[in-house]
Amino acid sequence: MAKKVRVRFAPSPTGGLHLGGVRTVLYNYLFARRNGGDFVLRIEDTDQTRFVPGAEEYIINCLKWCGLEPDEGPHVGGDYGPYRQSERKSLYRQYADRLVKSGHAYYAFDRPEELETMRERFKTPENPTPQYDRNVRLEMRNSCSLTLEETETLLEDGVPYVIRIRMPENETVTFTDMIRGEVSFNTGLVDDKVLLKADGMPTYHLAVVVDDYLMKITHAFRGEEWLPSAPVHVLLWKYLGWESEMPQWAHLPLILKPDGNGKLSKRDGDRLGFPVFAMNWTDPKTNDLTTGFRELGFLPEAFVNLLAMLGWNDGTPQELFTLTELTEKFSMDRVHKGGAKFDFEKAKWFNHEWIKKLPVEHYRPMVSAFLEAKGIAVGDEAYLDKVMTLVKDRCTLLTDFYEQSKFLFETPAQLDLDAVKPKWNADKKDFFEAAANEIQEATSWKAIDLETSFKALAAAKNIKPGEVLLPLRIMLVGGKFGPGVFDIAELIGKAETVKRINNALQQL
RNA sequence: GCCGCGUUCGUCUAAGGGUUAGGACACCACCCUUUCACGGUGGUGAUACGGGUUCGAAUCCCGUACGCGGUACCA
Repeated sequence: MAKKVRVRFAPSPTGGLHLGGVRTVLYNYLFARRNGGDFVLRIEDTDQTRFVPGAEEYIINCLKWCGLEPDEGPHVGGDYGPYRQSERKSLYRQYADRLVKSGHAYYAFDRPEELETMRERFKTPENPTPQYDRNVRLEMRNSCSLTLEETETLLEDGVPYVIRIRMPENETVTFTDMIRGEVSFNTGLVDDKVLLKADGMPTYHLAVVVDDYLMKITHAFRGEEWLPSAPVHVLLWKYLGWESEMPQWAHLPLILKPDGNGKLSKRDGDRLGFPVFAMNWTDPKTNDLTTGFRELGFLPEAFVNLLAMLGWNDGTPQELFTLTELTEKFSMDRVHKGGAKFDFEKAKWFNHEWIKKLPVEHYRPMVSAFLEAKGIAVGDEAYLDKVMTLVKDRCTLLTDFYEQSKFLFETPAQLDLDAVKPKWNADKKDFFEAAANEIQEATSWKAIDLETSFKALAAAKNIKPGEVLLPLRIMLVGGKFGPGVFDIAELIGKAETVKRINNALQQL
């Protein structure tokens, strides 16, 4: 019987959740759902110096907003907890010790300054960044270069130390990546990574292996930036004697900045004017606010959809997918190898499509909140739904509903009279006065009937409908935009329509 | 520098030896619309380069270039 699929998303809580991070979550989630497996959230907070309060809660909220909720995690529990590495601290040491005993790791007593000296000493034009590896290992202060007695003395004296992996001289580590196929590294070219830090915390390299093992992770998906350290992890699985349980790896392509090259960063978002975080993030230290997709007016359905398509497709021309469809169709072997540049225009297109596609009730609360934040008295839901239905085709972001529907809630404060004045004359004034009266007496309040009688009146007054339609629009809307004028009149009602016409007449 | 991973229209991508290299975003034009959008139709536009293998290469192999990632007691 095949093992139950278990995957994890393992962020470090150092700030806002980035686009690439959410996509990693998505692919994990989809893979788990597709294969009837579990999706675990594990917080990798082993670097105490980079801990940011609130970041974990923020990440959990992002996942909730996206609808990508984990089956296990610090907030929901599970059989493999704790799910914060800081709370698992005591677990890791025994494995580091085991590696020392078996000779695959060693104690290193070098202080930061000594490491710096080493890097300076071995630095050459051909080797600008010397590594702590087999070439310098014996030149440093560690249990490889020291005698057993010296090492023991240092340990007994409480001299701070780290535990480093001893990378083999010249072996080839090969593993199969689900996206890239077979990948090989020569161990002689990889450095002796620190596994256990002086403060007793594991580094990522030890923690990821130990926790993936303990949590019975079967498939490990992460960003491509981890590929170079994969051989260290593969070796640790082997040295710890867990080789047969090593997860299958998949290193996801990076999401790149739209202009130039390189990984998409928060700074690029600021610079290019689009968000890179899922939701608003306020840095607790600086109080800097970084805008998120949610607050900008993105629908979670669209956000998830667009992220899914950044590096994956199902082989058909279909681009619009619900989360459910994605879970049915997702497969890791259709994930791309190459990175994808993020295109905000396309992102907005996805959102526009979702606004048109979803029933308005579905996102009414969000639109309602945006409108209220702008001071609009939204009124009852039935009316809001009619408004949204009328204008949604012209909204790309949920925040666009404000500009597109403001005049359906309030009398426009400013009228674009310049669009009317040049062709304004006594005949038109006369026409609109008559129109106001006729509208006042109207028995039907349907857009189609209004249009018919309005045009009939124009004909009776010998005026082309085209000459009074724009003025009417300006009177009701305030500007040259918006849905059909008679649809607008129908929505705002008879009294308001007459009021706006008379109001405009006074200004002309 | 070294190691690794990549490379199809401006962007996201399809095509897993045989297609006029297809679609989407963006852009342009036209149509629809007595507003602005939506929508519809059409258009511009790509296999990085050089060698192989093959009857035949975007596709397989090698090299080159370019890009990205890594090279921390950060993840």
